[in-house]
Amino acid sequence: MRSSEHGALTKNQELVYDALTDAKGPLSAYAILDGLREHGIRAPLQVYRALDKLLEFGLVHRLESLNSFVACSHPECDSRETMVFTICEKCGKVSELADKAIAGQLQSLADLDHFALKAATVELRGFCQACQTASTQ
Amino acid sequence: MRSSEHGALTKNQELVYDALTDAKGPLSAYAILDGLREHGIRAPLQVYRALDKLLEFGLVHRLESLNSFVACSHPECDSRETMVFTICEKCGKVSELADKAIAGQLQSLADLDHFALKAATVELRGFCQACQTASTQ
DNA sequence: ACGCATCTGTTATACAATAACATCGATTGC
DNA sequence: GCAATCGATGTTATTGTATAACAGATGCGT
Ligand SMILES: [Zn+2]
Ligand SMILES: [Zn+2]
Ligand SMILES: [Zn+2]
Ligand SMILES: [Zn+2]
Repeated sequence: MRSSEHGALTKNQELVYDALTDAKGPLSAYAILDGLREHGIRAPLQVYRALDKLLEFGLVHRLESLNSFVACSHPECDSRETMVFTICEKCGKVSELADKAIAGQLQSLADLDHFALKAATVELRGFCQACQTASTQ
Repeated sequence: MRSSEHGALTKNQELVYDALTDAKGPLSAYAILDGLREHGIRAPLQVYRALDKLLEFGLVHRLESLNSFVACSHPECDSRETMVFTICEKCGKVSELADKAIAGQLQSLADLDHFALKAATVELRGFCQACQTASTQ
């Protein structure tokens, strides 16, 4: 049971987390809602509250440019760390990458600007390898 | 007249662009709408259509994590270039920074993943210099 | 004039997120 | 046991963000 892996996920938190891990791709809150109606989830708030906690636990990331959420695919991912997401504009595939160099560069840039950096959103748009070879576009 | 500066902005495009340049901060589409009702703008689509064009022209940037828009403060900013935005979570101040090193690092990371990079969203959250010195938090 | 593209105006709708309030259940302290 | 408390839940209503669909207007090249 997944809750034992992460301490104490509540029923709704686990439903939402399982929906995201099963999805193999980003899901909007309302897509999650639709997928869980048969499990007793009936209102957006039930999903958003669970997502808030999962984000807090670092089990889930929010993709700002898609208004969607993904399960963290980087088991050791410290939420404090800066993650980089690639988003394929053709097939929708999302990859989560960790890169210490970029995190450091962003910190340096923030320092130059005397900006106290708390969190960073880095989302790359383009075409994944499969979609490049599949077409000449 | 601003339209002469940028070729051929239409009336609505110029209204929206002027609203953003006057604002000295990010505005949501509906905030723009409210500010332009007296100028004949009555529906969200009028704003969104103008914003789409301004984004295409590179005159405006979208802040994904705020669902808001800012006029480009970087006159020579090539829209192809990767821009970095700092967003103060206390006062809302937004700064637009250009950093070739980060753009290069992101390109390298994309290359490693065989990802054809088209555009990058980089948004840093934290506290601006003024808000740091103003409080101990 | 005609075809075509672009911009425009309007209504209605879909999608995303939060507010407000009542309830339930487990835990703590007496 | 029992009140107090805290976190999670359920529900309704509302706000905020963005697009669909359709019609009309404008400009331009032929
Ligand atoms: Zn992660
Ligand atoms: Zn792809
Ligand atoms: Zn710019
Ligand atoms: Zn500030």
